[in-house]
Amino acid sequence: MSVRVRFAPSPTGDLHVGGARTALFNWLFARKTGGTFILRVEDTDGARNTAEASAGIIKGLRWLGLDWDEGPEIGGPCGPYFQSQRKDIYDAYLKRLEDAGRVYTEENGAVRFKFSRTAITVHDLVCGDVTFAPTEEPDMTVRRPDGSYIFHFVNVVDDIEMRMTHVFRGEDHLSNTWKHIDLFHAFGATPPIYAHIPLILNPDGTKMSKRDEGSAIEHSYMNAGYLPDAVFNYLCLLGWTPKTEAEKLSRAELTALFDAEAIHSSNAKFDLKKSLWFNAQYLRELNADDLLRHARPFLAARGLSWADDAVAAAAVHSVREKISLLAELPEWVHYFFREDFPFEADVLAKLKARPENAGLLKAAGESLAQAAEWSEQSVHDAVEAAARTLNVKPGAMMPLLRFALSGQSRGPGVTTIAHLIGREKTLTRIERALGQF
RNA sequence: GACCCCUUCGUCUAGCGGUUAGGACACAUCCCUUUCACGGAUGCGACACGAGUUCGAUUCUCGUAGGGGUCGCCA
Repeated sequence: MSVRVRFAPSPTGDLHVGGARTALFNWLFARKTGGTFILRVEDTDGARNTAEASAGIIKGLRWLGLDWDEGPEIGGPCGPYFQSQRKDIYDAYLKRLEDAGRVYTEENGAVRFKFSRTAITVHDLVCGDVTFAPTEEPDMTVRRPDGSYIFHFVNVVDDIEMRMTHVFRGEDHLSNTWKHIDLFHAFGATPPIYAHIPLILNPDGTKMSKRDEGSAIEHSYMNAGYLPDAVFNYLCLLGWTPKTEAEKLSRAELTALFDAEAIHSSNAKFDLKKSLWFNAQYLRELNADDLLRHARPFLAARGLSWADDAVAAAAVHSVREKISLLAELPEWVHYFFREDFPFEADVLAKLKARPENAGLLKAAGESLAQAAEWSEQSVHDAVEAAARTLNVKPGAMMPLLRFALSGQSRGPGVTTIAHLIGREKTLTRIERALGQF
């Protein structure tokens, strides 16, 4: 029987890292086994679910590159894939329970499922066999007085209807799984194979919730300038190890290596620094054009624009090894795009402390003005010549030029900056900087 | 409170009876260097505790402690 797995989010808010990783593991398992990955939106609680949240979750999944074979936007043989549209199916299933005498209605109209009250064992791919003693909990409500259904009921009904073979979900569901199995049995159905995956915790060990740093996919990752591949890679390694030398692995490698039984049973803490490291790794291997494509919205957000894509691409590419997030890009490249960039005060003060600096900068400018051509090499040669004439090291001039051309004390090579902005702007900027001394 | 899961460097983890307990991130130092970075090298740093099994426990069993989860007409 071919594998069928699903990600079943409740659209009560943004896609959360925990949910994203649950989706990721399901996706990995489906792709690895050649199975089917289904997206099902569990929006049975009209009071809490919103269409915006639903759209946001879909947007987040797409951004991560998790495509589904059945579900919203593409349909499939087991639709509809929004539980809010499946009431008839649930009514029919409830009828079966009624016929079997397994439910009863409360005074106010709520319907409860009679637990079998037998010992129930969950055979879990991650946790092993977990046996729950006959319960003493009150019977479980499956339908509200208003006719809408409760999670446990619709979740099981849909897993039967959609013929799920495996269920990868957060470990927070483990303690309730016996209820689901009880329901499967009541329907005369065979439960899927469960795999309860560990939770992602905050650095302090508390449960990660919507407000916590690094929890919301759109806010903490998409908008911060992470690359989807980096997040995909990092999240995979939280709760599972491919046992390879390298940790930076492509989707194809991760998919091939994925092993459900190797998923850990202990929770993992989210490590911001490591997630940034992963992103930096992916960022620096992007070519200039791809980097610019990803950088566009971040540069635009800071009001930076340009006429020549090639120069802009070269500019962002020149600082690719200095950033961890795309959102950091503007502060590293803004001076490539404008002539009125600010001179950083502390850097200026430091440079002015040496009275000879103004003369050195002026000499460098004059030498640059006479360069025969304009390449990184010729810029370098011109500075070197000027330095030699004044009997100083080129290293004494470079910081001055860097400051003149960028207003900063850090950045790509001075020759790279000069080459990219061209001779005219280089000379103008030197003049402007000289005015500061 | 009851029940369930978990416990190796600060963090992610390798380990599946005998290892100098390995790697990655972070951190520190050094090297490289026109800056900031990258990169390279080195260092710091862990088996929660107590019993038991065993010739021998990080590894198996039990207990304790700690952490997490579940006990909804939320999902």
